[in-house]
Formats: sequence, structure tokens, C-alpha cells
Amino acid sequence: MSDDKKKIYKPKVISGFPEWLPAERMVEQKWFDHIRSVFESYGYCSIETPSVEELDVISAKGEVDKEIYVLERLHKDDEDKSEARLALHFDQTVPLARYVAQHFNELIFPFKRYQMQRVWRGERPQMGRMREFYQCDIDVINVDHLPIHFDAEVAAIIYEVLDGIVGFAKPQLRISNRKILMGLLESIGIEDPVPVTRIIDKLEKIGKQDVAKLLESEGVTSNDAEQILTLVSSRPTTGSGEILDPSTALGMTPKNDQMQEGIEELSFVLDQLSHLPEGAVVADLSIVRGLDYYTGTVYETQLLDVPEFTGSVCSGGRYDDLAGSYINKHLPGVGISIGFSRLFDVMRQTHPDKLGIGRSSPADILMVLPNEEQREAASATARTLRERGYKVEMYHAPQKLKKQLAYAERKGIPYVWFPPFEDGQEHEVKDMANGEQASADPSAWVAG
RNA sequence: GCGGUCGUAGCUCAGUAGGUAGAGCACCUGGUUGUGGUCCAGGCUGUCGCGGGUUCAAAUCCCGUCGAUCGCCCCA
Repeated sequence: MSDDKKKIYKPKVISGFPEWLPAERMVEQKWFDHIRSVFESYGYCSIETPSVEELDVISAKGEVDKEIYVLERLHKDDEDKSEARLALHFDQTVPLARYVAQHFNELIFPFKRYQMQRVWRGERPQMGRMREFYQCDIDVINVDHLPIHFDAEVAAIIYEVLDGIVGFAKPQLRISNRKILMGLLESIGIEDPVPVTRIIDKLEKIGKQDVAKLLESEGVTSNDAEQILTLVSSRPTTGSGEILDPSTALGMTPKNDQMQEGIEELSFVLDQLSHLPEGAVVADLSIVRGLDYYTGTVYETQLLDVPEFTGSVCSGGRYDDLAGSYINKHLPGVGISIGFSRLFDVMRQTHPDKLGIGRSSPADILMVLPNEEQREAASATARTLRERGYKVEMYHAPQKLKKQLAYAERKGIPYVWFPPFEDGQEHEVKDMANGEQASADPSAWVAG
């Protein structure tokens, strides 16, 4: 082996593909644990689908202006057309649709599942926007008809999840129902709602006046634009048992059945969520969710105490027919997706102190290795403590105690255990937080 | 995909009449004998993003290129 010219590739992170140090990863893992436990406490089961789907599956819905990564072999044979083109999924809804269609006869409906996986989107990274990131989706799918109360259940679950991990940032779910706005747009004769909804989506960012201008440039009359703005600016509330009054809360009476239906559904969902704390859930008619497949309830979520980031950290809604492209069944569903990596990244950048990042080891105890002669005894002590449920790391070499203590300090291990340095001596434990050290029995000691 | 800004040690950066590099933090060692976080002393670390040009000479000027970052688009 020649030692004069060793080729070194300078390590670099790839933009938009985040990776964390152990201390941050530990917090991330805690978040996953919490999310999983809340999801499961409502009886939702876990599934995982492959990272790739056939490109045709992903683009079955049309709308493929999302940047999709494709996967192919470097040495693929150009002549070989037998392999379908594979694409990394950009969300978990499309894979879910395929999965449900695939296993339709084996699944039990209503099918309630959660899914925590990475997704990929070829976009330009920014704060809270990555090219590879985790989403935690929770959805319910049923055959033919899905009761509206699930629209409230998934929202309640999501609030519980967020309250547990970022409660201090005041998460707020904003809920609307697309039927209300779509009903209005239909009544004023707008055929293609997509451009209009895109403009409305910008309301919070650019304000009423600019939205009105953009609407008029789309051919909406100023009178109609005003009606639209009146509607989407309204923030109706409802208490327990109270039904949302259209004429006062929305500033107008329903123009058609669709609008009326939307109002009733939204009222019901809000009513079902009235047990949540003040401000946890609000109605916000400006939530329209762009061009997605949503047909009824729609959700977005904001962190009220994080003014640096105004985007949504979890979004979702109800769709009439999830898997119509893959199976000849009518499968309505409702679900929400937590933008896990976005949430983590935003909180990491804006409130690092609140996340509890610090420890670089999951260990509760560092077992000191006094000398080689005591290695087996120290190892036995560690085993005893592990059997009692403690996470114990053995120090690897009989180095100076100064080094062993400094190691525990740097890794954030809260206790250092000193086994006997000679046979017959006592065990001692040091509490690194306050420096106190006392004798202890491995089979009886309890962490303070 | 479009526009703005920026690229010097692991990190944050300094370094213009052009003369082949510095600070702080971090890291390592020591301050003797079985104990961390402070302090003191010492030490390690760079193809100055990459390529070309001007020049006796370029981190410093010019061109190109790549990368990063912010905004737009879009969205978790």
C-alpha cells in the first residue's frame, strides 16, 4: 500500500438531506416514541411501504409538477424495457392508496393506520424545507362511507401529539371545509377553482388588498372578489352544542347545498373538538390546501409562539375517494400528516434550549473500570444494574479517573458508578449533576 | 426552474496600496499519587471551494465553474 498519496474526499453534507449528531438524534427518537404511543393509544396500527413506487403509480393522479426523484441502476441496459421506472415517493398518501387497493380483501375497515417514513421532494431547501424528510401520517379509510366524527378524531390525535412534543410553542390547528368556499365559487360561476385557491392561500402572506388584485387579474369581478374575501377572512367559532350561524359568522347565507353542507360539517367537527384547550383548534376559512385531492375538512397547523416560521407543520384533510385510480371501490378517507423533520428543524433553529438537546448517550450510568483485575467484577455489576432496568455503559479502558469522569460529563451520563477498586471494598455512585458521591448496593440502588 | 448574497482551520470569523495565513471556541497533553464541569501552561489542525488568466509574485485583481444560503414557485 502506498502511503505517499492517499486520496481524501472532503466530507460534505448534501443540502436538503439532514443528519444529526447523537444528542439531536436522541431527541428525535423521543419524538418518534411519543408520536407512536399517541397514535397507538387510539388503536391505529403501523404499516410501512417501500421507499419506491412505480412512476406510473405516483403519477396516476395527474398533477406531477412535484419534483420527483427516480431510482435507476447506474449500469442499466438502455434496451431493457422490462423494468418499470421507479420513483421515490413524495408523500405517504399515494403509497397508502396503492396499499389499500393491493390488500383490499385482507384489510379490516375502517382501516386506521399510521406511517412514519421518509419522503423525497426535489425542491430547493430552505428553513423547514428539505429534500429528504420524515412525515408521520395518520389516516382512516372506509368503504363507501366514512363517518364525519373521524374528521374530529384525527385532529384531536394530532393536537395531543403536538402538545406532547412542542406544547410550549403553542401549536394551533386551523380547520376549514372546502365545500364552503367551493360552493361559493360555484355560485359565482368560477369553473376552475385551482388558480383562485392558490391566490387565497397567499392571504396571510400578502394581505387582503393584493389578494383582491390577483383575483381580479384572474377575471373575478371586484364584487365577487369581495365576497370571497369576506368568507375566507372569517374566523367563526363554536362552543359546545352551538351551531355555527352562517349569516353572522360567515357574513353571508349559504348560496347552495354544497356550501350549506360544508358549514354543517365544519360546525360538527368544531363541536366535537370543543373539549380541547382554548386556541388549540380554530376555524379558518382561508385554509384551502391548494390543488390537493381534498374534498371536505382541511387542516393546517401553526406554531403561535414561533414567529420566525409561519408555514404549516402538519396538514391534511378529507378525500372522497382515496384509491379510485387503483381499484373499483369507493374509499373515502381522512388523515393528517405531521411534517416531522420540518417541525424538528424549525424548533432546533428557533428554540434549541427548549428541546432538551444535551445528552449524547442514552446511558443512565457509566461504569468505571478501575483496573484490569476488576474488569469482570465491574462487568458483573453492570449486568446487575441492566437487569434492574438501567442503561449502563462500561468504560473501555482502565484509564485515569479524570478521563473517565470527563467522558461521562461530555456524554451527559447522569451517574458514574465506582465498583470496588479492590475486593471487599464498597461500591460508590456519583451524581454528576451535584457532585455528591455515596456508597451504594447494585441490587438495591435507585436513581434519584 | 428564476432572482439576491456568500465561499479562509471541526465551528464562528479576521486577514486590500497583491509578497504563499491568523484569532476565539472546540480538540489533545500536563498541573504527580483513585474523580468531571473553572483556572493556568503547552500542543495539533488549512490543496485560503475548484479551474484558468493578469503579475517577478494572488487568499487578495479578472473570467469561468461548483457549492452553500435567502427569496420566488411549490409545499410538510
